[in-house]
Amino acid sequence: MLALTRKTEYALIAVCHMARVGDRIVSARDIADAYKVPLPLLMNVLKSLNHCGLVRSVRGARGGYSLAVPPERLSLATLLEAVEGPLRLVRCVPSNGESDESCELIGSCPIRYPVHKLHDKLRAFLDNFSVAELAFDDWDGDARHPYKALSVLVQ
Amino acid sequence: MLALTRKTEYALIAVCHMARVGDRIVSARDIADAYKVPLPLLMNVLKSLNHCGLVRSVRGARGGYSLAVPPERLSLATLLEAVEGPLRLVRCVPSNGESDESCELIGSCPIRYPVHKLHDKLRAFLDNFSVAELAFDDWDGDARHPYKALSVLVQ
DNA sequence: TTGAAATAGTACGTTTGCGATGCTATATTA
DNA sequence: TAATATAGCATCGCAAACGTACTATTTCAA
Repeated sequence: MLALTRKTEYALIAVCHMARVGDRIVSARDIADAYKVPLPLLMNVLKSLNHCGLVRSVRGARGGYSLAVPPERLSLATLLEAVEGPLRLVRCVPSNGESDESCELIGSCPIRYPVHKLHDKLRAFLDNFSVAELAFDDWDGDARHPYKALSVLVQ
Repeated sequence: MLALTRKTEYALIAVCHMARVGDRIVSARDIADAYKVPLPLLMNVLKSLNHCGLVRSVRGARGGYSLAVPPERLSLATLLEAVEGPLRLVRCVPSNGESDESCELIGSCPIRYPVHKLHDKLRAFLDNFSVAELAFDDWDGDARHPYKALSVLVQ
C-alpha cells in the first residue's frame, strides 16, 4: 500500500533518538518508556538493526545500543532495507541481485522499463534522505515543539 | 512494505496502454490479452478507475474504456489513490481530512514532524510523476524495445 | 427481436505477511 | 549471585491483499 510498516516507524523513532543523544548508550527500555513504544517490538527492531550493523549493541546490565553509523551517512533506504528487507516497488525489480521473480511477462511487459525508472527514482530519493535530516530538522523556530524541547534536554 | 500492489501494477499497465492508443476505446479483454493480465482482476481495477472518473466507460458490445484525463495531467498520486485508497506513508498522517487514527503519541511524538515532511516529499514526488512520463518515456533509442515497437503500431 | 459482448455492482473465499507475543540462552554489572 | 539487558528463535492471530463468482444492465449486430 506504499506505506511504512510499524517496524519502520519504531526504527525511525529509535534511530532518531540515538542520533540525538550521540554516542551515549541507550537501552531499548529507555526508548520504549520515552516514546510509549511497545518494548518487545522495539527490541525486535533493534535486533534487526544490530544484525545489519547499523547500531552497536552492548549486552548485560547497563547495556544498550548506539548508532554504528553517523546519522548523516545513514540513509532511509539503508534503514528501510534493514527492517523491511529488500526495497522493491514491484516484484519484477531484481533488488540487490536477488531473484527476479519474473512476472511471466518478462521481455514483453509494456511497463517494465518505465516502472523500473520509477523504482530507481524512488530509490534515489530514499538514498538521499538521511536520518540526520529527520533527527536534526529545523522546526521553523517553534520552540514549543516537542523535538525542540527534547533537543535541549539531550545535549 | 513500500511496494505497489498488483492492483496498481494492473492499473499502470492499463492506463499506459490507453494513453498510447489515445482516444480509441479499448476493452478490458483487449488489454488482458495483450499483456497477459488476469481479466477479472483487470476488470475490478478498471471499475475502480471509472468510479473515480479517471477513465470513461462505454457499456455494451464494442464497449470498453478510454482515458478521461489527458495522461500529462494524470499523476501517479491520483492513480494510486484511485486504486489503493488514501495515500498515507504512516498512520498518523491525516490524508485528505480523513480520520487521524492518532498513534496515542500525538503531541509528543518525536518523529511526527520530520516524518510528515518525508510524507509530503514523497507525495510531491508522486504528484509530479505523470502517466505520460511512464507511457511516452524515451527508450534511449533502442528500437528493439517492446514499447518502441508498440508505439509504432499504435499511431 | 434476440443473442452475444461488454461493463456495473457486489459479495465471498483464500492466502499471505504483518503485528504481536513468548521462551530460552548469553553476557555484563553491581 | 541476582538483576539487567541483549540474541535468537518460534509461534499465533488477524487484517489486508489477492483472487473468484454471480447477477444485473447496456449496447451492438445478425
